Amino acid sequence: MARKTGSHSEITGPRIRDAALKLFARHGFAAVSMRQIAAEVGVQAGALYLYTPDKETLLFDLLKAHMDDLLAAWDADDPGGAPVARLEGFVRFHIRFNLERPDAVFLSYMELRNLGAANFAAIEALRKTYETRLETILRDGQGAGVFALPDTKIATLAIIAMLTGVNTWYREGGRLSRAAVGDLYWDMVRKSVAA
Amino acid sequence: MARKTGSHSEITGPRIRDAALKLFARHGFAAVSMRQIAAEVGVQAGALYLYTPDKETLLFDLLKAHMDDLLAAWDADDPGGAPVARLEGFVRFHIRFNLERPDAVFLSYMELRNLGAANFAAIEALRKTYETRLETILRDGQGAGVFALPDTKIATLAIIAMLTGVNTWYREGGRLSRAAVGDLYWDMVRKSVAA
DNA sequence: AGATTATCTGAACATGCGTTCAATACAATA
DNA sequence: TATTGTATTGAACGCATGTTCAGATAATCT
Repeated sequence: MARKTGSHSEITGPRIRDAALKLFARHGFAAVSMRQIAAEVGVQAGALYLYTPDKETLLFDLLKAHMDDLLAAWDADDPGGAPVARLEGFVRFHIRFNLERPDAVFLSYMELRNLGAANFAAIEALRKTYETRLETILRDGQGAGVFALPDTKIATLAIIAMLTGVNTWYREGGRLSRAAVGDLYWDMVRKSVAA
Repeated sequence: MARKTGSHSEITGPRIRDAALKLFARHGFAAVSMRQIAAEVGVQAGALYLYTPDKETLLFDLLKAHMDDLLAAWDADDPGGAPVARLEGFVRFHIRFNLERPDAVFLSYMELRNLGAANFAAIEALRKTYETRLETILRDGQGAGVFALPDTKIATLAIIAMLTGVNTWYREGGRLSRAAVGDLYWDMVRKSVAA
């Protein structure tokens, strides 16, 4: 036995990344073996090496793709305009985007330590870029006198931590709709930065 | 060779827990071997089994001890009194306590997935108990009309996420002292719940 | 001093790991 | 239909894993 009927790299490639994302998020990078990923896809472990040079690169590619998605999605979603409206847009965007891909979000702040120095630095830079997007909004609002922030950098980190926390408790079909969650968090954020 | 001079369970026991805590936090539970922990202590792997029945229990004991510490420390620190003062006490306590033991904090919200169902439930119950401490303060303040919270439960989770986020960026000897961080976060929390 | 108990070693167990590679079967092209 | 290139298997590599245990030594007790 060798090549399987219907086999195609455009099919197997994504399936491997999907399986790896799901399993890494569920059990942790180190706890998941290449054989488990292969089994999930329905393939032998050796076949994975047609799609990734090694296990760490597989993780890195997932994290990199997630961060690229995040930045591109925000840049497309950014309403611009006045700082208050822009901040509201950011809050609702962040919650919505993160709730749509909980596994990737979980991975990208839990498994950074499994990356080598170079890969780690690359992901960190993207994360910092995203933080800067919010920081700029806060700084603009501070300059315009609509926000009162003793420390813009810390406010940035505090808001992102608060918003990302939604992923730890939100369950589909629970008491609150995604939109309702957006309302609640926007209410708190708006007040916390108010002049 | 067998028993070593100066050997004592009251010495080796804590050293094993310290080494395990440090290594688990640094590299992740699954990525750390019993032999690595033993080497850090200066002992052979077999000796660890005088102190723990297995690896998972070692992790559980660390998480359990941390949560017990947390609850006991807050109960001793709770200033009582008016909701606003109590909330301020909680904010400053949470930041201070967490910054004093970053490894344990990291572990207890990153490695829960490596626990079996029963152990997981035990830790979750303790976490919920801690959340209830804050929720009660918020509910009291809401009742007294000093806080305005559309959803007390969500506000609880949002505040805890925001405060716990400090551990992801704070570095000893950095720009801000711990007290200054407490001031900044109390400012944001105070405003976010204000009536 | 002698007996007992607590502490640790070192080797062993079966199992699983990430990764490589020759062989092979299917898909695409001509 | 023949040929070339792509996708995959399955076995193998050396090494690491969690855990057990008989044997050995140090500390403690009588």
